[in-house]
Amino acid sequence: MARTKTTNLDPDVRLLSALADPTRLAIVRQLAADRETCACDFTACCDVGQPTVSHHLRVLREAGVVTSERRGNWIFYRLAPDAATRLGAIAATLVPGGLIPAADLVSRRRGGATGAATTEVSAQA
Amino acid sequence: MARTKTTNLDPDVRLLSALADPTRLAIVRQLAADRETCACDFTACCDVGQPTVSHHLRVLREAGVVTSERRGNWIFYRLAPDAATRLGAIAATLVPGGLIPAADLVSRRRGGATGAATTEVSAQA
DNA sequence: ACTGTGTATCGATGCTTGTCAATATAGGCG
DNA sequence: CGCCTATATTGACAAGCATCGATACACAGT
Repeated sequence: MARTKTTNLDPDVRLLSALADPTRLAIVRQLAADRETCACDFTACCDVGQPTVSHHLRVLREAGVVTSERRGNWIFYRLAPDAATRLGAIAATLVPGGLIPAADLVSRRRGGATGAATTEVSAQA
Repeated sequence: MARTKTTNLDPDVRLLSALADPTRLAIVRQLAADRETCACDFTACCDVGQPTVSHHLRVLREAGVVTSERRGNWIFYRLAPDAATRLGAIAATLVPGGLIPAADLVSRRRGGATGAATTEVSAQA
């Protein structure tokens, strides 16, 4: 026992666990920046081997964070459209006061290119 | 090497890792519901021993998710005000299209009075 | 059909981490 | 001051999991 096993638990934990890894978060950020990335390119942005990338992509896929599409010999990955929404819902869940200005949740990011990569939010609450 | 170690990495991973555990998420949810909870009460809501609760509370505290306040013999915990904001910022980061209707991020739970929520981000680079 | 490239799977390994039992520390109360 | 309750810390242990090397599978050219 012990450890309650991250799998087969409520989907929130699964989503958070899927993102709570430096390599996977790097993959996700890469996808947020380029919107569509070939699997082979992830071996570059994260400094891990190809099997490891494949493993993480599987984890992300099974958590519903990314979707894959085979095109010829290459497989392209993109972020699942509802991934951000689901994570935002969790964020909304842990608002202490009971409400959060939605603008803060979404803060920054505006049509512009790769500007939003670093997150950091100035917070204010 | 290998494993890149979850600690001492970018704060996003730390935040996500802190939340990506069933026990800790249960603690956080309890705090979101009651807004202030005595440490002794967590042993009830999550079915783990007292040292384990103490350990998880420490993890959450070090990740900036909760704050503690001693009151007599008891120690009360609450959610850090910016925890939801930070998580929301991460959520905003992985929006594929580059923008998301803010209402979707907040949807589910405490839907009332989202007046400011409907503003959906708008302008600001 | 064969070869070559890209991706997934398998097996093994070591670090991380969640859990508990026992103990220590802090503070209130008689 | 001594006891009691509440919380934190320590040490130990087991289970996950991220990683890699080797290998298998899928598809495209030639």
